[in-house]
Amino acid sequence: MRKGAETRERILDQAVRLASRDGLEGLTIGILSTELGLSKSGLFAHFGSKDELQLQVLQATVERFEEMVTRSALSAPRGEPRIRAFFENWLAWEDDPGMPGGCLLVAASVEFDDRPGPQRDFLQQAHQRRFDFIAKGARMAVEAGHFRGDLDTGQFSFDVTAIALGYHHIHRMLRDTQAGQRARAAFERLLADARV
Amino acid sequence: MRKGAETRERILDQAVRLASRDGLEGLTIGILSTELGLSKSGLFAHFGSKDELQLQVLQATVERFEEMVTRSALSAPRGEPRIRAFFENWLAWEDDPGMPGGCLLVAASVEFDDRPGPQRDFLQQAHQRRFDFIAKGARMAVEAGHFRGDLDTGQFSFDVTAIALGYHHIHRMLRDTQAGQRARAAFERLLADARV
DNA sequence: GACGAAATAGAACGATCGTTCGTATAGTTC
DNA sequence: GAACTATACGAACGATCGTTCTATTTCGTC
Repeated sequence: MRKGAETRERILDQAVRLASRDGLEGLTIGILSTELGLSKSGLFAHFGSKDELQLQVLQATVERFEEMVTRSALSAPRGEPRIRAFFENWLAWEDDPGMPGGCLLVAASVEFDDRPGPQRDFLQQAHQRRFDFIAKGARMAVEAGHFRGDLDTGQFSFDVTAIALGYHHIHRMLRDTQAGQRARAAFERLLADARV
Repeated sequence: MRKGAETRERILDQAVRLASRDGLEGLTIGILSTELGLSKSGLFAHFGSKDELQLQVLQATVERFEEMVTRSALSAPRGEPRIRAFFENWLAWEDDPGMPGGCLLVAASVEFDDRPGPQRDFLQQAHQRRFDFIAKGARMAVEAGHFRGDLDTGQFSFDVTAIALGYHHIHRMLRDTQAGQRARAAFERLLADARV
């Protein structure tokens, strides 16, 4: 049962790469197995169904996001610095070479936001966690005296999320090389408004 | 040749509806024809290929957006009022019952932003037009004295786009009923900062 | 009302989809 | 090294994909 876990990881890694290009529905067991030099049935046996494969791909991606973006930001001091770290991690995440087709969480959200099932439920929870993490970070910044006391932290979380999505969109669709600095400018404006 | 155009419109209308749920790749000629009570081959003959069907679906959607959101905003006076109208039109567009699966332009962008071809080219142009329209609207607002003279209108366009995308995302994925007022709050903050 | 063109239907195509099954190989445990 | 289990393979399944062909119906024009 050692070998199996290794292979599964290798499969999921490539599946994330593929799904970021073609979406979770566009992700195909045939193509995936061919690219990995495995047989369709051999790969399939690791998951038992395509639904389960999709779910595990999502889980692997969310886990990676929460490690590289969320948890990584925790090493910055509470308050504004941590929020800055989170935001910069997020921007870097959007260009992760492991997802050459763009953030899989964005793609999967658009795909599954109106299709009930375990995939949507899982995504929804992950998004809620992220939303709450930002709001909580803003609350800490208020307590630390970095942000003003009457700041709407839910609104702040919305604003941060919108900027990141705007970056994703403008960067990928318009191929605008200024996207990064525009996202940062928007973020700075947001911070300036939130400060005391 | 009268009848053909009518049928084609009926097809495209339903195709937009379907594609907003399942994406342009998930849109299937078989399902589409069944839902319309047509034969696969009869429907197919209207377009000649799935690529062409996708392209025409995109064209129909963009045309509708530019009519309902962009052109419609032109009836508001230049400057801030027109920008407000555009933004409100955009928010209303996101809930268009003709696209029950969410804005097709968002879905299609995520699907095609890394797949070269006529679909991506068309989308890119449409997005660029929208981006430029907002920037131009902001420039007019500067000239009208509504906005400050040193406003970065490109940045302003980025910000508006980000808010709309944030609304789409938070509204659809988190099913947050506050999404609308949050988007408007973000927009008001943006306007306040842009004013003289 | 006849005639040519446009629109639609029906059957079939090869390809690929997710999935199942039986079998062989590889790995782990005693 | 034997016994057992996990892992992988190959072939095949029915379903559906986009597409092609031929035939039939419906339409607009004289």
